[in-house]
Amino acid sequence: MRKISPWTLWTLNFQFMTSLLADVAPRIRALRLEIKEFLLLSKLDEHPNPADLARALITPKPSVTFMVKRMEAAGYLRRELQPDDLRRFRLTLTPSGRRAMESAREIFDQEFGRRLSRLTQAQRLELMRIFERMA
Amino acid sequence: MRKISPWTLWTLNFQFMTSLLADVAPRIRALRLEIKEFLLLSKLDEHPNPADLARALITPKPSVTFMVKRMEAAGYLRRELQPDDLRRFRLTLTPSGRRAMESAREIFDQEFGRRLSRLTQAQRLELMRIFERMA
DNA sequence: CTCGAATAGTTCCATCTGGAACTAGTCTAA
DNA sequence: TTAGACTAGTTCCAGATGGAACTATTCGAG
Repeated sequence: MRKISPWTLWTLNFQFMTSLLADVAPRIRALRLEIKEFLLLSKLDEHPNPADLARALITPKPSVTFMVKRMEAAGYLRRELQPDDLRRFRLTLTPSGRRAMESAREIFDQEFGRRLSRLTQAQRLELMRIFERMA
Repeated sequence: MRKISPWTLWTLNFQFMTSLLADVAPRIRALRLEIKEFLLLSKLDEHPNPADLARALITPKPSVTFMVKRMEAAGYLRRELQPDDLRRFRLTLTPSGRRAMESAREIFDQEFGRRLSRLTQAQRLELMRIFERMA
């Protein structure tokens, strides 16, 4: 069997993710969201403070501050001081924020689904197993 | 088998790539390379002109111009006008550029290899086929 | 040939990014 | 209690990013 270097695999995966992102970006932008802003919104329920989000998204804190400001200005989230810890802000999606986030997720679902459909059923199963094992 | 939505799968993969990049970045930087600069160098043999690189890396042309300038200043590549098409520059790795690029690739190999260690060789081959098909 | 379209690469510049340092609030150990 | 360490979030700012428009060169239809 042919030897496969991790580097080759990594490159393929990176290529794949990059081209998917490039295809999806204009449609996400039509929702007045940048990709990273969408990712932020999608994690908001699970990670409601900025510092928490920064860790979850592996993103510097100042970038989170900046995105949160823009998302608040866009009316996509609310920001309230957390009474039991005055250093913290608790962020919550507004209804329009949730709608935008869910539309964006559907776009990803579609576009990734379209690519998954090029695989055989067996390959899809294998991919799921592989990700489950690596995650 | 548990049902996994394309979005879930995408998220897992994105998380995985992001955390791998975060782990690898400081070691790449120690070689005086940014991740994207390394990716550029790694494609240079195959795509020797800037415009070509921009397409291969799915990156805007001005960004490529900028990275090429820095890599040339660092002594990692040479830039020569291509005599048969005076619009084009032909880029070539210098020996030190190749050395840096190969060291960086080894770092990726190590780090990604460590994460892939739970997969069988057959699964790795399958994963490669899958990415080739989806990219 | 020749002129309009296409392509390579650059420049311009408004916007984004992220490391470092800062302020303010909380926790901990004596 | 309280000093010191730690954490949340912000500000600052040098540098990166990338869309639009530009110049120079090549291509290609007639």
